Amino acid sequence: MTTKAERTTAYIIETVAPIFNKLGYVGTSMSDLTKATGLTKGALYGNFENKEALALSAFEYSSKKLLSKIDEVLATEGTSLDKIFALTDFYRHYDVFTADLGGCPVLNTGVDAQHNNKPLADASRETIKEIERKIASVLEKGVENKELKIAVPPLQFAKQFYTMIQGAVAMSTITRDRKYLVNTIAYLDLLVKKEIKR
Amino acid sequence: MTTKAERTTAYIIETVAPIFNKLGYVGTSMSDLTKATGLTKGALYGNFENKEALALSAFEYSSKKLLSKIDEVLATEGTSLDKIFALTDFYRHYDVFTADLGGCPVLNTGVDAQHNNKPLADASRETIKEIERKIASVLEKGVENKELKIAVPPLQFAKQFYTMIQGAVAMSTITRDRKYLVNTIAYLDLLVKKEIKR
DNA sequence: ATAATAAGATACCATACAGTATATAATTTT
DNA sequence: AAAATTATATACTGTATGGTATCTTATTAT
Repeated sequence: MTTKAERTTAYIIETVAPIFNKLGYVGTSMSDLTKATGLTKGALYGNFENKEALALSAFEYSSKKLLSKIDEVLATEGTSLDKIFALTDFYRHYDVFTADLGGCPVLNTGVDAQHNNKPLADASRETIKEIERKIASVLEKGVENKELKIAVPPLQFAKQFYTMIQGAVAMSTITRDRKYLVNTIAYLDLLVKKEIKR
Repeated sequence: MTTKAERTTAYIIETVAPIFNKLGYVGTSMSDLTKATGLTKGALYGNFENKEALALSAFEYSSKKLLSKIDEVLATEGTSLDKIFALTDFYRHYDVFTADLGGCPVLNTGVDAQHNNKPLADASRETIKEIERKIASVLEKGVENKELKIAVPPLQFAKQFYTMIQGAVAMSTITRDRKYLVNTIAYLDLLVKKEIKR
């Protein structure tokens, strides 16, 4: 059974994560967080050492949610190619998925924390690496099965692939136009079909 | 002749622009700016109505610098294709070019200002549109000359093209690894040679 | 149910913030 | 060169900031 205290901690993280993600680390004030949670500073500082620890926990929460979802998507039954297309399907609607998180945590935190908060910047970098590894792992299996052929090592392809996706995420985030997402994913699907499908 | 006041205003903007770009709008304090400029609040507020006006001027300055450079690059002598390759050459070293600006203004301001500062967010969106139009214009001429063939309208291709570039910019910014830039540009060069060169 | 414990609310701290009124110094104009 | 004007420096607002010490309330274990 989960204790009340544990539930409060979890509640704080959930509530606070999208706010940090939207407003950024410095852009978020503790009073923003007391307002949003309906709790007082005493409660927040009782559960977290300081603003930075809270922001880090909040990012880890969002990051974990994203990584788990990617795991789930890549666990799609079928061939490696099926998994890749499941992933592009996921990113086609990434704006909907990330709405709850307050936007793409990788992009927002990665850019925001650059010069303001080293631990957060490091964490966003780590999330990128994990996503790249997950994609590369699928590609590796596809290559082993002789299902796919790729001109470059799987990890490099994965990086290239994810770079294009993040480009679409960045552009649709900044312009608030989801067409960038849709069009880029359409292009990626085509690319996979033409270039790496054996 | 430029008056002293005009030079001070220009000096403030130049000095302040990379700071806003690095630290973000809320992340930058007026005292950061007095420190960097060696001027006092009186001077800053004498030249700009408030922090927001200063941030906006600073962004316009960086944006203009970027847009002018792109104009210069796209004015390269030769065919449309030469111009496109001049552009990819430019973006291959984009990290060096933007170092003075404190990073990519489009990415940093676009992401940072999202929920914090509407005028800045609008301005970054406008910069994106202008860059896309510039690229599209080159493509249009190439198509008119029967030099290039593209499967989609020039503006759409330009958007796709720029999305991939921005993906590389975002990834290399967040990870601090310029390989994303180099590899993506290599891919784009290949893409142009294979797909749109007639 | 009560005692022990832990969580949360309140009230407070020092500091940093954006912004301003006024004084002083530097630049223009005459 | 002096007068008028403009730019910058200084000193000061009021407010919001992250953080803390303490008191009160709720939860948990006995």
